[in-house]
Amino acid sequence: MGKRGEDLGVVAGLVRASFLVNAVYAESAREYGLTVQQGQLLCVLMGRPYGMGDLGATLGLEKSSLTGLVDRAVRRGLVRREPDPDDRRAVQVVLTGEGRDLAEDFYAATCRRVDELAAGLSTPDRDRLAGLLGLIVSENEAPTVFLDTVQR
Amino acid sequence: MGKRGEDLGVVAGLVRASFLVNAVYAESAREYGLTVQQGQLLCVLMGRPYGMGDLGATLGLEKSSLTGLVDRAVRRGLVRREPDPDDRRAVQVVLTGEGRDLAEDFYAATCRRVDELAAGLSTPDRDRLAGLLGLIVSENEAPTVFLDTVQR
DNA sequence: TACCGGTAGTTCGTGCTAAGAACTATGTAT
DNA sequence: ATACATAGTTCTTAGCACGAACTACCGGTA
Repeated sequence: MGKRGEDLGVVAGLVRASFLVNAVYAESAREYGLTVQQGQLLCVLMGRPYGMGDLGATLGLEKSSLTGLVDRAVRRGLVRREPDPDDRRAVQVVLTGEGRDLAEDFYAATCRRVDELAAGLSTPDRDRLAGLLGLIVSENEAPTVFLDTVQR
Repeated sequence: MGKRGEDLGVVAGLVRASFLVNAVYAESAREYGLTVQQGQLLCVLMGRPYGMGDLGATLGLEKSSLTGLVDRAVRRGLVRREPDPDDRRAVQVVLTGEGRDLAEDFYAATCRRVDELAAGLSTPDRDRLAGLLGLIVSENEAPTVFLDTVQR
């Protein structure tokens, strides 16, 4: 734990790196006229449609918070609520065409920016970092808030 | 870039790990009756007092956003605005005693929780991860939003 | 001294975020 | 048929973030 010079512990490293990622994410969202939360919503929905419940669990939001987020995304034409054929109470939130296009652009821009954060690392270091973060992500069952590769 | 199985690229790893850290940070803040932003404010001020300008630069906020954040922190008795002796326009934002106590508790709890995220890693892996994140943090000049070691 | 452009912060108005509690409508088990 | 659970929405309250306009003060210069 005792560190000298520029060295950081894992904890401070994780927190500060997150801060960087958040900033980059916010900048990217802003570039596309989105809020961070809207950007996250789009990225999640790029994978597949979600019901409100699953969506809340994935994003870590209460259902009451989600209604408004989805409302605003609907108002902007990014997302649609479709009735669930198997359950008349439930709803599937789906990207519209416009929403998908924007999501893909935003996703790509964000990837580029986050990638630049790691620009100073050598290729083997990048691989090592990816492996270690992958461990953390899977051990803690991080939800799929950001796809690894874009699949259409 | 082509990945198989559970492997993640650096980008997705960074984004999802950040999501985990954010969640943990939020949970920790909530435990202490703070918002995430208030928690961040306290953590920054643990290091030293800041003027509004520097504080905004460090937190990545516009000055107009900061006024309210500091106002609410003042209202909760966590923080004080002190006149800058050298510049009568300027203000120094300082932790109150209560604010410092809460900051330290919150900081410790957050450290514990973030540390648990990395609990699955071996000691050498933790060191490697710390080193790689440290590189990213210093290459991108991440502001001191989270101290490495607590200094009083 | 008087003026002037720049800087430090605040105020105000708008829209977004997040939560809990209360509610509607539908599903499910007994 | 009753009763409980689940999926979402509504409403209220508090906080967050921004830009534009504003006040007060600083520094330099005529």
